[in-house]
Amino acid sequence: MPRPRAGPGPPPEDMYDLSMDTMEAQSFCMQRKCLEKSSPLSKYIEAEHQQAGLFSLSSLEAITDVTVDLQKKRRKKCGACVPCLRKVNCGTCANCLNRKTGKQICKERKCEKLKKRKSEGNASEVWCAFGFIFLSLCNIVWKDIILMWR
DNA sequence: TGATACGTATCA
DNA sequence: TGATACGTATCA
Ligand SMILES: [Zn+2]
Ligand SMILES: [Zn+2]
Repeated sequence: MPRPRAGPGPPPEDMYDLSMDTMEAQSFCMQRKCLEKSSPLSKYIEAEHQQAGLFSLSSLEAITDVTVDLQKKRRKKCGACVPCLRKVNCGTCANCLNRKTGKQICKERKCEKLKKRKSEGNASEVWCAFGFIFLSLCNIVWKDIILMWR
């Protein structure tokens, strides 16, 4: 049994600035970052395992192909809405005037789809459930009112 | 809550 | 690589 070689040493202090409130939140944050395969933390762990002669996360992933990739994916503009079709910046909106530090697309060109928050908008099932509950309650109340007037 | 700043995903 | 601009922490 070969002895594992020494690792690359402790991770850099400033690898992550965890400025969240609770320990619980910090723990969750670390778990997430461990699962992001391109995060500095995952890269460090990968390097450590390789240098120590242990298994590689990449090969493990290649074999199992079940790694949950929590890498934050960016949404893309729809390319078809009015703002998307606009070709020139207005030059007068806050984003145009603050392009250097703001790093945002012109407000006149911001895709309608991307204006909505990611979780927002596709909750039709939830609203359907609320509607069902509401109508059920209305039905019960209505029956009670009918009974009272008998 | 909207405005702002900034890290960085994405693409050419 | 540099340019663009999405996502989000932070602030007021
Ligand atoms: Zn503009
Ligand atoms: Zn669009």
